[in-house]
Amino acid sequence: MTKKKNNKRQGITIERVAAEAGVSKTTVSFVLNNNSSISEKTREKVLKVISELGYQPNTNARNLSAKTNQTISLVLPELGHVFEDQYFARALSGIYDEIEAEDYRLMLKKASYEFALNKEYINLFLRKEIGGMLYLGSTLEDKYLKDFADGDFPFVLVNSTLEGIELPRVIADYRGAGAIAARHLIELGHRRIAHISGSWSTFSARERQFGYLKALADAGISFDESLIVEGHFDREETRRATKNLMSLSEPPTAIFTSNDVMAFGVLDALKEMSISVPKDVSLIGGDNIEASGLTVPALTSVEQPIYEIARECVRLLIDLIEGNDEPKVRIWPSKLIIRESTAVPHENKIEKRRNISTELSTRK
Amino acid sequence: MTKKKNNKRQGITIERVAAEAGVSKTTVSFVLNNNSSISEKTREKVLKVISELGYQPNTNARNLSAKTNQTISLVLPELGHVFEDQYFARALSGIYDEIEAEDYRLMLKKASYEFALNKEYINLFLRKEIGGMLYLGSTLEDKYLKDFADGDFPFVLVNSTLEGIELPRVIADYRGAGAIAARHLIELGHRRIAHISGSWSTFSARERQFGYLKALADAGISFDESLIVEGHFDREETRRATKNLMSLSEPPTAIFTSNDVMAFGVLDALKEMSISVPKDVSLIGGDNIEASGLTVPALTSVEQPIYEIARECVRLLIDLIEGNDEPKVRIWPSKLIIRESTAVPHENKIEKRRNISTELSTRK
DNA sequence: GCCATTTGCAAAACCGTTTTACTAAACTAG
DNA sequence: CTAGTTTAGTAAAACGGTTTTGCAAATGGC
Repeated sequence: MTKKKNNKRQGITIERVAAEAGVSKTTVSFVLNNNSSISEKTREKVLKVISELGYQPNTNARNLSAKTNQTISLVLPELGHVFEDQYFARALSGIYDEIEAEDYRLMLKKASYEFALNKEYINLFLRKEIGGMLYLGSTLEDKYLKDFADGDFPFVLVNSTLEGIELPRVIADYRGAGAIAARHLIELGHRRIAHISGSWSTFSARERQFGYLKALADAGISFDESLIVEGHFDREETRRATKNLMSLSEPPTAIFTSNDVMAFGVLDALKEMSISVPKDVSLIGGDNIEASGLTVPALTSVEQPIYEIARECVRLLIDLIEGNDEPKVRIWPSKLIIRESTAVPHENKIEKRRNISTELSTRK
Repeated sequence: MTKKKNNKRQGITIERVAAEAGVSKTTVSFVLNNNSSISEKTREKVLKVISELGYQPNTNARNLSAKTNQTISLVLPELGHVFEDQYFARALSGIYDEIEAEDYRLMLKKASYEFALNKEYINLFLRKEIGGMLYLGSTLEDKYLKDFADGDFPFVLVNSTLEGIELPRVIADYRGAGAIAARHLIELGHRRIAHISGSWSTFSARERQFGYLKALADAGISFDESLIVEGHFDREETRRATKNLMSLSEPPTAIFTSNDVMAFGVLDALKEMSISVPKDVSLIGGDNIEASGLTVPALTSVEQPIYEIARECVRLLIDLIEGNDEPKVRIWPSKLIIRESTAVPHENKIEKRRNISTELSTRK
């Protein structure tokens, strides 16, 4: 386990390059780091030798000397669980792509119990193994995250919020999402707009609901409590909720759900009840997952572009690492993707449809 | 982008620990690295100071000085694609868990075109950023992988084989999988055993077929060409193939597929044809995916334990990194998970069932 | 009781960079 | 023409560890 054969071949060092090019180590280092005080002639000479020798600077030495670290650790909940979910796959893609583009490296860490207990998340910084950390998910206890609010390690939350702790983060504009969906329906002429929300214990569900209520209020529509129900992000539960909604003495003419899977549940119920979308009822989903463009009718959906949000998180983090920005909260606009599941309400069909562009976005 | 505020707080160094404990740097280093020539008294004194100060050795300095690196890079094809696939999720879990257990770190890399073009996979070693590399998937061109066969960088293939290149790897015993499945059916009394295989262009499909043929031959059963068909790892294609098989003048009494999804295709077809499993036809799948325990009847399947294989890959790689093993190929045994979809053939039902344990494994 | 060996630790060298301090030469201003 | 300022580069000192070498004290054998 620890016995080592010493078969490591000696690498090419800056010293070797310097000798070969007939300059000092300093000069080679200056060339590598684009220091301006090097003549074009010398620079070219050095670069030529570097390329001939296939020299690559030793990252450990560089980090040690320059006190930098270009590695970012991504902390995730249970891995097995994670990767079944499109949400995480998209987030990871965004994070990776931006890290790659900025010439940083990505280190993966699982937020296990031990990870938290041993304060491993802090030790990574103390050992200078990473320059910054991203957190994606919600497994670490609040009290551990508090360490980051206190300490001044570069740390960014990916699209999540923790009550009472002010941490740098980039989050989707869920409030705007609720508002933009409601506004679109109101503009079409709907007045009885139901909202089947995710679990009210979640930040995103509450925020969406807030936006929805605000849009109604702004339009002078007093809201009907019986039109707001909890669907728990579940397709089947939403199917049942929809049946109840449509059995009201005065059923809604439009439904807005927290995500697309729930919207599929609405479609299930309406199909069973032979209610047509969008002729009889308009429908808006959320998240704009891939399948949403393929349903009949294709689903209008409020997009939370997690890939872009993830990239922005990395940019914010790198700004923090490199010390040229203050910790901050960035809110990423939601976008309404208008497809076929929304239309003017039945009773208004005679009215002229207003001009509506096919993409609307919050916080423009 | 490059301008930095110098707000990095000075960390605690080995020098500080040494001073505080009243010993030399050497002694502290010896304590950290379990060098035996330190008295118990001194060791305890030093450990106490380390813990009080919360000292964590600087990994960059350590790697630079000791010429080691405890980071392993996992190279993957397209990330988005990866995380929707259970196979990759399982492999990643195994890789992560073993790396964590060995106190190494996991760096993620995407096998992009640029990654190959710039020989980035080699540069990671030259820059001393990683100690070893794992490759999971099949996107890199053979010619790039050749560099690893030539160079002596610690490199291990995770459950894959490339023709003509001898690279260290751990692979599932696909040949044994084919054999163990066929043998189980033969022992039950089957003689007409069909095999619906994956694409013949793949290593795993060919190997499984080879094992199947060998088992038949060993049992003195001459095989019928018409019972061996290609199902291309596809459920629908396998459904059609099954219908053809069952329409033969002398249909098989048992079917063995390359994986479980294909076995589901067989179930689809047999259900349509009102053929009962296992009463009329016995069925064995492959890979033992989660859903296989839930079908009716529950599916007998040959398991290729990718999680375990992945862990073994990491162990092999670390052995190579630490120089106490030779590059080698390890073959991981397949295991037959016997559930409800296999039974003695209809015409033999009067015979006594032989004793069969519920788990069989190749290469015992 | 004496010499040889082992034990326990420290001093110094080294790992491969960046950074700081300095200098000679070239240029500029007056 | 001279003093001051750039320019282009170098030598040496960090960075924070590990490893090698050295040495005094303790131990062991006879």
